[in-house]
Amino acid sequence: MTETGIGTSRSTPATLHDVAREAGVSLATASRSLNGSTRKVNDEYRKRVLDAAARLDYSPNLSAQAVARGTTTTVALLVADIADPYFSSIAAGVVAEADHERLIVTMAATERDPERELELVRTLRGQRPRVMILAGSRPTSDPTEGALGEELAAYERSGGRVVLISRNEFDFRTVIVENTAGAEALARELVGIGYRRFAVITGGEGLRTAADRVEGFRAGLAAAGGTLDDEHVVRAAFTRDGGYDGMRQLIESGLDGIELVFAANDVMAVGALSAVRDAGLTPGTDVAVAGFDDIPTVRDVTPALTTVRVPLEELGRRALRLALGDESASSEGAVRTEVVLRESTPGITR
Amino acid sequence: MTETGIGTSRSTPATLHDVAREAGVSLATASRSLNGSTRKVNDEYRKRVLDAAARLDYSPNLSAQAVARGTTTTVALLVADIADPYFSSIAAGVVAEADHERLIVTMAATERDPERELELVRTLRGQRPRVMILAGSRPTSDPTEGALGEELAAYERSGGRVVLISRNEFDFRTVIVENTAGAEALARELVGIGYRRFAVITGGEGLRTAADRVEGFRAGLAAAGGTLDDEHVVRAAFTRDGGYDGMRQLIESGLDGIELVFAANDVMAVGALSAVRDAGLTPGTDVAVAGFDDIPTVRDVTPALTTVRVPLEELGRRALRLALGDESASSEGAVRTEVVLRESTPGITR
DNA sequence: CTGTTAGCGCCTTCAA
DNA sequence: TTGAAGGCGCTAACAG
Repeated sequence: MTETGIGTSRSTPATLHDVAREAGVSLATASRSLNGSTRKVNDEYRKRVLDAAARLDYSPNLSAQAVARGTTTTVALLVADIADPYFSSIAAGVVAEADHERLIVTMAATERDPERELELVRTLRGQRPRVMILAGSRPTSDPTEGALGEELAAYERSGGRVVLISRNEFDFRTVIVENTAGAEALARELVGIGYRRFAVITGGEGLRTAADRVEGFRAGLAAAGGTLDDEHVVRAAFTRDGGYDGMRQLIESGLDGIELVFAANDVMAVGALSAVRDAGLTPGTDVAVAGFDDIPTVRDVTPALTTVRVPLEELGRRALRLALGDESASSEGAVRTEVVLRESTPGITR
Repeated sequence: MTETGIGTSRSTPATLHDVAREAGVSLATASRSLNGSTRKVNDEYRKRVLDAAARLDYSPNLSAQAVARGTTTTVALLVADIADPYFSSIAAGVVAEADHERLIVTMAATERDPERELELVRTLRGQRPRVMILAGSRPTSDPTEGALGEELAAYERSGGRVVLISRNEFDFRTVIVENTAGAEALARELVGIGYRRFAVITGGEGLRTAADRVEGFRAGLAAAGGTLDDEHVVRAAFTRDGGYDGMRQLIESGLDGIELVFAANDVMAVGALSAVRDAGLTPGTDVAVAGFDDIPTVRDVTPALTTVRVPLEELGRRALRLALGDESASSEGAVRTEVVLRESTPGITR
């Protein structure tokens, strides 16, 4: 009954030992035929081992391999919020590239809580991942800032590779996104099509990505001749609801002649569009809206959203390649962005 | 120079052995103070160990623990496409619940390729995850169907727990979604507000989820008095672009008196809305559209989409709880859905 | 309560 | 080429 090895109800996975015995060879030979880098096994033996493995439904224990080899095939990915299209697109890129390299991805969500992030990094470190990728910036002035840096540094000292995506807080390898330049280009184009009076909805205090985008936008306006009063810069959560609230605030303040509202990311911009509509106004016509990222959904909202395209999946891919020491990934410089004008900013004829 | 243990540039992580030596205690004591379940360590020793660990920046090697304990703290999650809001929402739920249970999630994407899925299950099995969660159904008639089932069965025999989300192909624990009932209720309500002539955009041949929804919709129409001709059921990819193409086909065929198009999921429905608009028609007015899932973005498209709400994050949470043997999760029955009428189906007065 | 000592499953010298 | 044996980092009896 236990003879066949198929469908038996053993409750513990077959071990390499079992396979070796079943094949009538030594543990070493079994190991070599199943994994060994340089093939140096008699074909006859090899076949016997492979057969035995199939018969016993053998699956190599990755943990054991990791312990023995002193290295894993794991990549750790930390994002703020998995359901956010910005992060899920990045994650898709990381996973795709990891799969390509036959690596396994473990994923965790910080939920934008710095302490949580630190805790997660600590836990994930235990996995001895080859690479650790962090996406989603945290407040610049944060008490746990130093601790995180220390933790990551320690991880690197012990052989790991840290890669940050679009956050320039630390001194680690980073996939840099042209946040400032992209926003500046957007501002110029918007002024170019007639807009003059702007407002901005940005993220919480000190969010680097948001700050860079706003700064770039400001610079662009300054150069091209648009105006952005300080009281027209509102802070809100870096989420869809944050964008909604921010826009509602602006509208409640009377809009004050504002022609276009720039939200620091698309998720917020989409929320802003809905706020405009819920206020009985027509987005695009009564007030124009622009975002940043070009997440998939923005071409399906109405009016389609003007934004700055960031190749999100590519960001994820690049992050992993960078961590793995891919020459090209590091030499490519900042990730290019591109202004995409759509119907949410139809332009103004003056 | 190496004395302090801080910031030294050793290239290999501190081991429990190092900590024990540094603290002047035995390996076992170190292990017990750092991890041991039942606290049975002299406070003095305990403190010394903790200090030493901190000084050496010790991080327990999870692989080694897994080997020694014979069990991991890993959960494996397989989805079709991480960037798809349906799956990323589910993933967010799984990750949240896993975090709650102090479990680590490894994630992979099948990209809707059955062979890939099989391959991934094989690889992931090597991790000896406590749980394996599969979301996203595959074609019902698939050559690798049997192999997948065998692989999963083998995994369960060796102590793992498989949970399927909304796919009733196999005989494993499953988080069942009221796909049929939900679609049926939707159909009834739509007929209730005046619609009579329907069309459907569904997924590829044999996709279970899609098939169930269409079937339910049909049943609802039959009961309430709506009509759905076979030539008005179009198949397309289960994606945004699929929905777009499907709707375009319908429009090109002249719409033929169709008043409302039901897309088998929201992502497709959103694409369909854009197709309507691109054809110069007004969704909601010229042709109504309804979807299924209630992904976050559908309340921000215009007109806001009528759909059947599925608590996606909850699906992920339930899946994990079910796998972990949570009583309540298994006794709760199918996950409830709820029809949500919005502006994309304003109703018809006859 | 603490330390000693086998393993856990696998890899990898080292001889044969 | 093959096999025997030690070791990877950690846990869990088992004595003391």
